[in-house]
Amino acid sequence: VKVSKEQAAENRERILSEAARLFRERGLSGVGVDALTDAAGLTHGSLYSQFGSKDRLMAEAVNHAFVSTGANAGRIKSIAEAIATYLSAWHRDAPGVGCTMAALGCEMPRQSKAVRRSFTEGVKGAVARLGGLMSARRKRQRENDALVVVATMVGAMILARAVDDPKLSDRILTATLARLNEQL
Amino acid sequence: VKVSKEQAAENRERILSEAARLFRERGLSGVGVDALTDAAGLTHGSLYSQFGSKDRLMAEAVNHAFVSTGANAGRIKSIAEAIATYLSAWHRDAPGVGCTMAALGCEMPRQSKAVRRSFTEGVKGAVARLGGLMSARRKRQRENDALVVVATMVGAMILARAVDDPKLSDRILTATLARLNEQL
DNA sequence: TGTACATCAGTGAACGCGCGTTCACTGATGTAC
DNA sequence: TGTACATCAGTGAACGCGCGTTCACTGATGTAC
Repeated sequence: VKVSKEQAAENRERILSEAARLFRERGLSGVGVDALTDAAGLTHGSLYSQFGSKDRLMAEAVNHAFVSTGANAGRIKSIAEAIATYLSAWHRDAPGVGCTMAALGCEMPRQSKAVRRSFTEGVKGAVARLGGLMSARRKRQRENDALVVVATMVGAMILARAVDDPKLSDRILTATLARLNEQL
Repeated sequence: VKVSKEQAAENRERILSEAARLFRERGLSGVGVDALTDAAGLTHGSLYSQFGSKDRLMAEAVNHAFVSTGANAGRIKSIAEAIATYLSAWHRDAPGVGCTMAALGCEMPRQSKAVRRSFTEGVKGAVARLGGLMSARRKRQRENDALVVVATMVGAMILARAVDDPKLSDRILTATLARLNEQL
């Protein structure tokens, strides 16, 4: 059942975007190849035609996740807007379309070189984008400021999602948001 | 091969401390029951005599991990000392004996109630301990300050371990350490 | 103190299941003439 | 434009493997007498 080149490219894109969502929702090791191809309306064999292995798909899906969230974040015009959007209950409750660092960060130390490289590039991109909104005079200082803000927001989001106590979860987000707003 | 009560209690403790280390090194889903009991010099069946299921062991091991790192952290006398110890290359490279939040945070949203409850109690304990070192006048403000510092350190540690670029990893730690020292 | 026996922590074979991957095959695409 | 055929994206059965869990059994512990 060969399909047209356009159809094949479309299938590839659909696998990637479903993978980017599923991996962020359930973790890299929490989603099997059947779940990935089922979500795209295909059978598991097609994954091997398109990507060769689950690991290669993971590397591309991590990149895809960073790119799609980065496209949304690109519209943001100030640091205040960036942190308010990031540290929201909406973002906490929608990991599948949210920050890749907060969703997959803890799994990275145990991933292949290819997957970690995609992730590292994504982190650099996010820091560069936020650095562009910073007010410090020197570029290096803006990057360092962005690095710390990113680390703070990622840590707060991970903890807000992790804890089993809704009040504590909300408090992590609001306290972090208030503190970052004070500083900037 | 029944063993004495003291021996059984010792075996239980050994499984727990090995589990607390292995889970932080390889993740909750990355360690099987055989690996857990092998590390304690027992067979997998003994895990079911002692804990009933892997999930119950996970809940106890998460608590054990928090308690053992909390005992070390209890000796720390100032915020400056706490953040310098936390944001060190040594801590980054020793996840098995390090912060439970940084090691397992991302996996928590998908865990059972029992595991998440252990984790949540651990987070509250860590925040309370750090809050005790804070200088704000009101208790609630000290807790909020501690919450943000914990989130910042956890996020920085997760990213420093995740990225595949040693220079960026070091920079995440040093920039975060410098910024937190400025603020406090 | 010595003997008989119930207890139960730990053993190891076996279970069903889902994992990532392989591979012979299918059949529409798209090219060569 | 029409026909013949090579290509290759996708199918689905099958693979070996490790997972968490069960269970009949072992045999030293620890208690009852």
